[in-house]
Amino acid sequence: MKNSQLYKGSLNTIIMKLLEEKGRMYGYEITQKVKEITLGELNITEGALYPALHKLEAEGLLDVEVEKVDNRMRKYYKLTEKGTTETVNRLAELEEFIKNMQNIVNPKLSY
Amino acid sequence: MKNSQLYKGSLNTIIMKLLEEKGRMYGYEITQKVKEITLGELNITEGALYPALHKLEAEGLLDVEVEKVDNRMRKYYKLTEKGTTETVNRLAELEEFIKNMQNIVNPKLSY
DNA sequence: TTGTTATGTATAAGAAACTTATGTATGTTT
DNA sequence: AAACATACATAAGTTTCTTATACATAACAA
Repeated sequence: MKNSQLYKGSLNTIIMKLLEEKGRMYGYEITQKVKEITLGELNITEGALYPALHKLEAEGLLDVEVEKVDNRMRKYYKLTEKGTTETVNRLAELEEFIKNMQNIVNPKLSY
Repeated sequence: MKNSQLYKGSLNTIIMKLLEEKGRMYGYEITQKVKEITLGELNITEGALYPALHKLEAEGLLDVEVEKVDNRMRKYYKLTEKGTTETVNRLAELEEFIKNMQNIVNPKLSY
């Protein structure tokens, strides 16, 4: 993860949301997808990504399938059942977080 | 700071934005204000808040004035000139961050 | 043909931001 | 008298990241 500190803590949610949408993805693919969506602003570093994927797997939220494509190894990740349930929760938290931050940046008159 | 990891990294921006708006605030006041704005969802812990304030002060972004009110000490913080400039940058980053996260949660058809 | 870039995964050392726990002190409410 | 609210502070530990390094294959450029 790079840039303005703000992204700290959001990596897991990003990974899980992308997997929910795409079905399955491999690590490098995730970094490229995020770069594309954020127009180059957010570059997930390998040092952040791979430990995060391993941890989510260890927690039983992701499953792995190893494949060889064009003579290169790929590890495809997908959400487990538990992971799918947890993703719903995390996305709800993310939406609340965004709302709260917007309320801080652009305060309502009632405060 | 408490809750869903997501708030990690946003504390400094929150502090600076509130100070920009209010002119000056003391630590405890900041925690109450944030609790109010987020409807109790975000509780900034003292262990996070006070070191953050001290660091922003050390970086020259905040100034302090100590006052005694009702026989209790208060340390009022306000933005320095440098802090005011920096706040503009951080708020721009925050808005970009929010946009990017929204694009991830609610993807555009073009992806 | 040699170096650079892209693809693909991995880990170790260190930094940064937090949580949790504790401490001090005063005022108010139960 | 005890609990809660106000008000500050710090130390120990955890989590999450950055930075650096490592290995391996393929494509492209000098």
